Amino acid sequence: MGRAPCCSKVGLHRGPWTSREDALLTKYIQAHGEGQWRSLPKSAGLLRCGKSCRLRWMNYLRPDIKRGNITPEEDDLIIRMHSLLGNRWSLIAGRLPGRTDNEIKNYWNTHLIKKLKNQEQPEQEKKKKKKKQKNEKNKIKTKVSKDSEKKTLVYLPKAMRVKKSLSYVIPRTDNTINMEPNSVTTSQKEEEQRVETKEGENDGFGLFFGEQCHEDLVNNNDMECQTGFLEKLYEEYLQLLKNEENHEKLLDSFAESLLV
DNA sequence: AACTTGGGCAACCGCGTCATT
DNA sequence: TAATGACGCGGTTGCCCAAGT
Repeated sequence: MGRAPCCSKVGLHRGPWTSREDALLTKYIQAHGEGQWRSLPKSAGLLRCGKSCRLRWMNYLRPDIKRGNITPEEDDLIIRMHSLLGNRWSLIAGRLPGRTDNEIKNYWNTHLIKKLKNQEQPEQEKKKKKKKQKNEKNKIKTKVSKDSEKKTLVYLPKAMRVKKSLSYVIPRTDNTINMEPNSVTTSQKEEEQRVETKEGENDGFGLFFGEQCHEDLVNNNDMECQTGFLEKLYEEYLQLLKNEENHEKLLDSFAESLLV
């Protein structure tokens, strides 16, 4: 696929933005709205590539961006969402009004990874003790069972792109995306069909995420769907964790119902 | 006070997806 | 149907600054 060079273009500014550039970009977007990123820099009088402008606006200049530290509630939400969705930062950000995907990604990489590692530490020590005891019992055997090396399985769905149609299923809570009811595209229709066919095999998860939520959204009535969404999401996740036998299998289908 | 180190974050890069021609 | 262009996303880089020595 052809791809035009972007930031590598000669003569374009790179690196940190100046306050003047910020002002130009903000002024332009306030007057003309978002979009047309490719042609925006020229129109706005900026010597930046469109991509850079978009990033600056989305991650820094947007008026609805929340400044300040991540609250414990947000922190908890990020962890829970990440355990479900993996590194789909834009999806996670969609559930945190005013937070950007970049911010959450950075927060995860700098704070939460460490936090989770620290939490894991005592568990690992327990495991080590158990392992030691087991090894002593099996001293006679020279070959150590591979099972003792197994780590706890944590479901981390492979990071994948989210189709636009999914933003219907898991709506953003901020006001930056304005989905119009009559803008249902072919892919959205496909999504509806897909959801219908999956309902039966997902132990009800397809029903909630596909039918109920989706219907609310199509009817432009997504507030109800949004308010209970995470609570239900989390409850169902916990249910899955309780059901150890089918836990992995169910999680897979659960994740699929969210993501495919 | 000078230097080093490491954390935090803004910005860049490359690629996948989608819409248009 | 294939080619192209624009957009959006996640991974990575590199700069700045505070803390430590």
